[in-house]
Amino acid sequence: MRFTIAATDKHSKARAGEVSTEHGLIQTPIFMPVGTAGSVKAVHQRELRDDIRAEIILGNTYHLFLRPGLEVLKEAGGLHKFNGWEKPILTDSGGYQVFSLSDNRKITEEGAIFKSHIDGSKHMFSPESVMDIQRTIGADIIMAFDECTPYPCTFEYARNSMERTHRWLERCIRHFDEQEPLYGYKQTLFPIVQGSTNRDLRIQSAEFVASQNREGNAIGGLSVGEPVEDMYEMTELVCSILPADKPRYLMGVGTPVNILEGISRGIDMFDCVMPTRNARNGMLFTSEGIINIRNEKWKKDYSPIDPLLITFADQHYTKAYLRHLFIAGEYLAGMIASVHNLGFYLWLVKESRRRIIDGTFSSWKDEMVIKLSRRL
RNA sequence: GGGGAGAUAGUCAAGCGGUCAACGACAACAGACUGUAAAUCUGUCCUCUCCGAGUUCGAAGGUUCGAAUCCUUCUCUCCCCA
Repeated sequence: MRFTIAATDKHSKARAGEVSTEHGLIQTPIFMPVGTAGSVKAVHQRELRDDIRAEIILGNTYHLFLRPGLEVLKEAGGLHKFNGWEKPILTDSGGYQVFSLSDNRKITEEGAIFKSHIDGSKHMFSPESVMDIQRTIGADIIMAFDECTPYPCTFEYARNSMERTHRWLERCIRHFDEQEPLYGYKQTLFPIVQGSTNRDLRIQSAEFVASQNREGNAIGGLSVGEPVEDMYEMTELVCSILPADKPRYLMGVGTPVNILEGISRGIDMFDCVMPTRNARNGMLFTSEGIINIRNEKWKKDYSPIDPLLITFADQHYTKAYLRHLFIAGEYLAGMIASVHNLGFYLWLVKESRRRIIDGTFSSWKDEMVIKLSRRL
């Protein structure tokens, strides 16, 4: 993997760059649609590639390990071959599931023991096994096994959790560097900064992560319920420590506004389930603001979903029709809304990139933050 | 014409003397969702409202301390036989 910076913004920490992988280039800042179980829910690969213009998507270690399982993934020749996505893939390590499945898991120094949400069976994830699984999935960028620290938590908890994540990171790196890729192309491992909302811990974690000297770095443990100001403060702080010549990935973020704020603080990569999950629940992110398309007020609104007409969904369907599909419980509703939302997210980061390069990012961003916060 | 069954809030549908403003489902309306246990979940849903109050269970009378629930008459609907 290589990272080059094409331009930096004069009035903020924003930068435009390019990540090159053996599955192709990623222009940053970028938003990565989440495809947990090997599928960006409700969206075809063709729409993802040609309409939404996604450059990289996510998969999840925990979900893919449980289903379809490593045997299938390996026989298929890795996730790219299995799901037909030929561009880069990033896999999350299951660290988020340590957080989100907290009732069904136990953390030990060795790793985490999960009770499968599918059949209740028990599985042990260790830093080493998670590296092996991600080798088998074959993602271009794989994530260290961490604990996404819950919020709120005590200082003690945050420190212990962070320190264990650091020890796990060293094991991840050692094990990863000892193994060869399975499918003939290189993979790279990103470490993850933790430390909750505590400045000292975040500094300590960012310095530790930076010292590992990997090809890219991630910030985890944010957007888990803390006030957005805290999220921005931690992002800014950590970005000031992580090396500038490597991509910075803010995990799990966020709303369109969160993304613009992240970009202006020096973040290059984002992922979030929000554009897809919320789409399936009737929430549309548009260039004019946020819409709950199920609301009665759209019943007779025959205008396009978004005046920017970014995707096929925007060009061919009206708000009234999409509302009808949602009210009627039609599958198409979630599909159209997902294409729109992802198309809008990708437009947002590409437009940010364009403006970082031509020098108009900051003023544009300020206007957009106001617009995008609106509830229509 | 004869015999039988039934009428409950937007719809379907429980209730069959007090704990009923009335189970439940659906519809409708609104909200939540941030490295996906989510095409999920939550709330409202007779009227006015903060607690609470006021009108309801086809209609009108009646019995009772008390009725959606019992009685009488009427209106309407459905089924069977002529």
